[in-house]
This record gives sequence, structure tokens and C-alpha cells, in this order.
Amino acid sequence: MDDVDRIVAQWGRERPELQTDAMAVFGRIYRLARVVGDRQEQVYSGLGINRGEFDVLATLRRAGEPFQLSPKALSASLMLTTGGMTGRLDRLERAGLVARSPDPADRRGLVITLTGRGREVIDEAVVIGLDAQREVLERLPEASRKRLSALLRDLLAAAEA
Amino acid sequence: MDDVDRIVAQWGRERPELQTDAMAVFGRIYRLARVVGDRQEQVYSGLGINRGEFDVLATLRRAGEPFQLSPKALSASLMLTTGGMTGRLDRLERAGLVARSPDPADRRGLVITLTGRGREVIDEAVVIGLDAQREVLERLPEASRKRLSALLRDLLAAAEA
DNA sequence: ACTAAGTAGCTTACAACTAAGCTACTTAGA
DNA sequence: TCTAAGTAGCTTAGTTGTAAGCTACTTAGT
Repeated sequence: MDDVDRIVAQWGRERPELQTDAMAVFGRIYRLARVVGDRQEQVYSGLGINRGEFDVLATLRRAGEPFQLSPKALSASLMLTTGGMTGRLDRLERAGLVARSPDPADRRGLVITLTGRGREVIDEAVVIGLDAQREVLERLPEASRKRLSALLRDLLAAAEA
Repeated sequence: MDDVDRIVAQWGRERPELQTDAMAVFGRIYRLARVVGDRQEQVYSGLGINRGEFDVLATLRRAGEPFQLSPKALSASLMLTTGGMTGRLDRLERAGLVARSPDPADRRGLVITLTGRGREVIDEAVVIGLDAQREVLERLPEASRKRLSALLRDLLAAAEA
């Protein structure tokens, strides 16, 4: 009987005709996103970045050598408006973790490059962030983790359909 | 092969030593929270409220007759600072969905009451919000939904431990 | 009964986002 | 080869949150 069970039980008492199964599933998804997200925020703060900035650095890092993407590609990948991306890049540039340079192929555009320091920070951050996630996930037995992973994949596909 | 699979594969190429299982699980949880959350935001907007305001109204409604709670109880229940709750209550009061009145038992405190209009709005909102969630969840077979629900419950317990 | 500590709600300052609109540049079509 | 439409990144205004600190009130310990 956790908080979500209590919420569902309250609705069951107040509105007995309601079909509340979906509420339990998504209620727990929202809480997990918040609780684990806050935890990641904490571990990243030790490196002077927040979760949004982590996501930018990680996207550049994952792209592989030479760790370059346009602001447009970054904002599309992170589902962020271009205005929001401008702000994140301002902060990251000020911190010396990325550099802006003109796109040689398109004078409207910029190229964002991970600096050496930026690469050090993200290479460290991804390890401690994963550790924080594993610390939670590994409390479930291996078989449960496998099943959960497969089911979440199906559910995300359903949500994006 | 969805977006999350692609992200995990990119990390596997760039940092082959990384243990990426947890990333797939929580990456999908974050996306689900965002995608389904945005969807709920949309359906509530037809009633003139957003998701945060829905949560306040829902907490009052679930409490049962006479649909009253203190701002403190609301902010604790929704994991919100008291300043944030002041803002939400300002908007809801302006919209005529809740009323503030002095707490007769504690002169520091207030009692927030759902108005008649507030009750109409939340009783409608909870139905259409649940419909939006069910529309996603019911694309999974019954057995999967049951297993997923149980696994998410275990994972949330692990995250909050 | 008094005082010190705690609590309730609000205010202020600040952070980080979106939406809309701007300028500069690119590209597709007559 | 112009020109109209589209795109890139930025700016501004508005939204919603947090953190910290305030006043007013309550409560626990002497």
C-alpha cells in the first residue's frame, strides 16, 4: 500500500464507477520520473551542471567525433524550443563546456562543439548518472528488470503511436 | 528500434564499457512521463486548467466531503513549495474553482474549499484525463498491463527506499 | 505564565522554460 | 535569375516553478 495505492483507493471511494487501472500505472511513472530525476539532478550538481545541460552534453558526446551538432539538431533531439536551447548553450558556453562557431556550409547556422573540458565533464557525468540509476534498478531481480524493460518499450511505442 | 534504443546503441559504440541497461528503463520512463503528461495537459486545457491545477483540484476532490484541505496539506501532498502552492491557489481562486477561508482552529492557517464550479470541473476532468491514459494503456494486452503495473510498483518502492 | 522554538502562508528574487516575432540567410519555382 | 517561401538562431514577454526570508501565530519547556 504505497501513496499511489492510497490515491487510487480514495478515488474508488469517491467515484466508484471510475476505471482506475491506468491511473496506477501512469501515476507511478510520473513519480518515478520525478524521484529518479531529482536524484540525477543531485549527482550532476557535483559537476556544476543540471539535468538539461547534461542532456545537451550527452547528445554531443553520443554523436561521436568530432562532437559537433547544430543548435537546431540539439533542440529537435531534446524536444526543446530553439529559444530554450539558446539559453542552455549560453550557460554551457559561459562554463567553457561547449563552443559556438559559424557553420561553414550555411551562414545562418552555427556549429556547437564539445570542448575538452566539456568532454571530461560528460564522460564523468554519464558514469555517475548511470550509477544512480542502477542503484535503484538493481533492487529488482534480473528477471523483473528484463520484463519491465520490454513492457516499457511496448508502452512507449503505444504512447507515441 | 525506437529512439531510446538508438541512444543506447550510440553510447555502446562510444563507451563500450558502460552498463547501459538502466538507461533504457529510465529513459523510457522519462519519455512516457513527458508524452503522456503533455497529452493530459491538452485534454485539461479544454476545461481551462493545467496539470498542476488539476492536481490541486483532484487532491481536494479525493479528500471527500466537505472537499477541504489546508494549503500546507496540499503542498506536502503535491511535493510543492508553499510559494508554489500560493501561486496555484491564486489562479484557482481567481477562476472561481476554490475558495480561501480562515481556519477556525488555527489563526495562522487557511482552509481551501472546492467550490461548486470547482467540483464540476474536476469531476469532468478526471474522466477525460483517465480516458486519455486508458487510450494508451489499452493498446497493451490485459496480461501485460497487469505485469507492468506490478513491476512499476516494485520499482517505485525501490526508488523511494 | 513566559519565552524560545516551530509552523503557516505569503512575498521577493531568480531560474528556466514556451510562444511569438525578429533578422539574416537559403532554396525552390516561375 | 529573380522572388517568394522556408529555415536558423536569437530576443522579448509571459508563465510557473524554487529558495530564502518575512510576519503572525501556536506550542513545548521551564
